[in-house]
Amino acid sequence: MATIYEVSEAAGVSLATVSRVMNGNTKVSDRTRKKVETAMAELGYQPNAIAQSLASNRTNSVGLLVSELHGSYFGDLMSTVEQALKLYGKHVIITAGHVDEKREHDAIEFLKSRRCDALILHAEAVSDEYLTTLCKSDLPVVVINRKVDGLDDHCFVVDNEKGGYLAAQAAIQQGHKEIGYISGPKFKKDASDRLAGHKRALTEAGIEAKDDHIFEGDFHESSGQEGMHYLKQHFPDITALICANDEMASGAMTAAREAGLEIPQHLSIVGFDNVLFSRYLYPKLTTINNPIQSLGEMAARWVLKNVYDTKINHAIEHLFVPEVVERHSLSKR
Amino acid sequence: MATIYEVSEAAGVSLATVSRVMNGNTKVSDRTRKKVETAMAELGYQPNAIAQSLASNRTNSVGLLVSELHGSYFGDLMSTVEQALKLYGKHVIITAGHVDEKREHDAIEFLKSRRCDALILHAEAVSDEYLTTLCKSDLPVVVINRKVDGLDDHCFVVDNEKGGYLAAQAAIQQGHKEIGYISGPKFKKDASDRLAGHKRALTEAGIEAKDDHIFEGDFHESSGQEGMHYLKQHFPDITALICANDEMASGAMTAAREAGLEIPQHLSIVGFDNVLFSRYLYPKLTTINNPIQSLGEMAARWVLKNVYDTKINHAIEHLFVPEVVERHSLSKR
DNA sequence: GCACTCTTTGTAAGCGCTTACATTTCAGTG
DNA sequence: CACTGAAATGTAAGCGCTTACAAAGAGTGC
Repeated sequence: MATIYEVSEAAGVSLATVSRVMNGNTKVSDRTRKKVETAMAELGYQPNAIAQSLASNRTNSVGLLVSELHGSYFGDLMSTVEQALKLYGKHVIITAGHVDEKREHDAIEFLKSRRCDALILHAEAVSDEYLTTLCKSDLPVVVINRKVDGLDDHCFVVDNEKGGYLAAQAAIQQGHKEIGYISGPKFKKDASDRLAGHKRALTEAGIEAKDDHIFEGDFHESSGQEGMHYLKQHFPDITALICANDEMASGAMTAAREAGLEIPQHLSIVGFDNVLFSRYLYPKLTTINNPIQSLGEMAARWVLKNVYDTKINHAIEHLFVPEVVERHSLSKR
Repeated sequence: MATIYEVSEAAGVSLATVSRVMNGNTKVSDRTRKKVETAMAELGYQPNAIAQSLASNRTNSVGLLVSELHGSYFGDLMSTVEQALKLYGKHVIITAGHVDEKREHDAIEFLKSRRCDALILHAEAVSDEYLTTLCKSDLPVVVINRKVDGLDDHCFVVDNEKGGYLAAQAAIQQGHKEIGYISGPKFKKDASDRLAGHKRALTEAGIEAKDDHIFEGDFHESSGQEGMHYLKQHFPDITALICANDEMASGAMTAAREAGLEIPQHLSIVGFDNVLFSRYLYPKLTTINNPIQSLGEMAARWVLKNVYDTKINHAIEHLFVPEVVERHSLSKR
C-alpha cells in the first residue's frame, strides 16, 4: 500500500505538498497539483485514515451508541444518522449497549478510545451522573431519547408523556371507558412517562385509572400476549387496549384473536412507535408515531453544526411531539 | 487525556514497560505491573486506539458492508456478526452500500482507509471482477450471500435455488396447481435463483411453469400489492401465491384481503426470508427460513480463525440450506 | 567472587500523516 | 536590475503508540 512518501517521490515534491493537495486547504499551484494527482492515481494511493487521525487529532467519525443493532426502531435511527452525516463526509461508528450498564459503559469507552469527534448516545442503562460527567468533558456528546437534568442542550427527546396521553385520548374519544394498558418496564423512563400520560388522560376524562388494568410487560411481543391473557381473564369487559409499543401490541393482537376476539369489533388496540411493520399487521395498527428519525437527524445536525462547523440553516430543536397515526385497529365502542 | 508517557512518568518506568503491561504479551515483574496499573488508574488512562493501530498495524476492527442499516434482514446480520466478534474483543465498523455500485465501492474504500483487519461484505452492486481483485489483495475479505466464481473459499451463501424449490414444493404438496409467483428484481442473483428453483419444482411436478404467472417485483411491500392486483385480475383461478420475500408477501396479503380473499381459505401465500415480523402477520406467514444469521456467524468465525488466529472448533461451512417454516398462510387446496 | 545464562527493563526508531515555520520562487515595483 | 512581499514549496517536529535491540539485574554453579 503506497504511502504519502512514495507519492511525493513519484511526483517530485515534498511530503507536505502531497498532504496539501489531499486536504485542499492551502494553496498549491495547478501545475504541482496535477503532478501529485497523477502520481496518486498511478500508485493507487489511498490515504491512511488512521495516520491522518493521529496527526490531525480529527477522525471525521461520530460514535453512535444504540441498544440493539436489529429492530426497526434502531434501524431507523442508525439509518438516519448515517445518511445525515455522510452528506458531509463524516462517518458513524456504531456500537450496541444492550441496555446493560457495563456493556453501555464499555461501548462508550470504546468509542472514546477510537477518538470519535463526537458521540451520539441512545443510552438506557448508564447513570445520569455518568452522562453528566461525559458531557462536561471536551468530547462533544449528544443524548437521544433521554432527558438528563442540567443537560438540556445535549438531549433530544420525544414527549412520551404526551404520547401516552394521546393514545388514551384517542381511545376515549371513540367512547371507550374500560381501557387496559400494557406498559413497558416501569424502571425505564420512556415507559413510565407513557404510562403517566395515559393516566392523566383517563383522569381528565373522569375515568378512574385502575392500577390492576395495567400490566407491566417488557416491550417484547410475548409480553403483549401475556398481558392480553391477564387482562382478558380478569377484566373481560375491557373494550380497548393500549400498548406501550408496537411489538407488544402485535403480541396482544395475536392473543386476542386466539381468544376469539375480533379487532377492532370486540377489542380496539392502540400501539406506540409506529415501527415499519405496524402497517403490515392485520388490521393495520393504530399507533402513536415516535419520531425517532427526527431525533436522529437533529442529533446529527447538532454534531455537524457544533463539532464540524458546518453551515446548517435548520434550527436545532430538542423536544419532539408524537402524534396519533390513525389506522384500523381502533374503532367506536 | 493522559498519554502513555505520563503513565510511565507517574509509575517511574519506561514507555515500553507501560506498553508491555497493556498488551500483556511480554513478561513484566509483578511489582512493576502493579506500579503501572496504579498509575493508569490514578490518571484515568485510556489507550489511544488510533495510535495503537498506527504503530501495530492492527486495528482490531472488521469492516462490515451491508446494503441498508435498517430492516430485519440486515439487522439480524449486523447483530450476529457484532456479537460473534465482540466475544473476542474485535469490533465491527459498519457501512451501507445501498445497492449502488458507486456507493458500495466508496464504502469499501472507506473501510480500507480505516485499515480494517478484514472485510465482511454483503455487496450486491459491485462487479465480480472488483470482488475478485479485492480478495487477491492482502486484505482478508469474505463475501456474504453471493457466490463469485473462483472465490468459493471466501463466499458464504444460501442455496436460494433450493429455497425457491422448497417453497413451490410446499404449495404443490398441498395440492395447488395454479401457482402465482412474485419475484424479486431478476438482475439480482438471489432473486433469479429463487425463481429458478420455483420453476424446477413446478416442472418436476408436471406443472407448466407459465411466465405470465410471474410478476417481477422489487422486494418491497408495495410491489407485493401490485403483483397481487396483477395476478388476481389476469389469473383469478390461482390458488397459491409464492413471494420471493416476506415484505412482498405482506403486501400481497394486504391486497388480497382488500380484494375480499381470505387467507389461506381462498388463497395460500408463502414468503421467503422468515424475517422477524413474518410471525406477526395475520395469518402467520408460512415462509422459507433464510439463515442469514448463520451466514453472519460463519463469516465472523472465518475472520476470527484466519485473521486473528483464534482457536475455534467449529468447522467453517460455506453453503447454507434454507428450510420451510410452516405457519398458517398455506393450506390444502 | 566470577563468568554465565535467563529475565526484566530501557532506548530509540519507526508507523503515515499534519502543520508551524523556514525557505525559495517569482511577479511586480521604482 | 536590485528589491519587495506574497505565494508556493520544503523542512522537520510531532501525534501516541509498538517493538527490535541493547542494557542491566538476578540467579546459578563453580
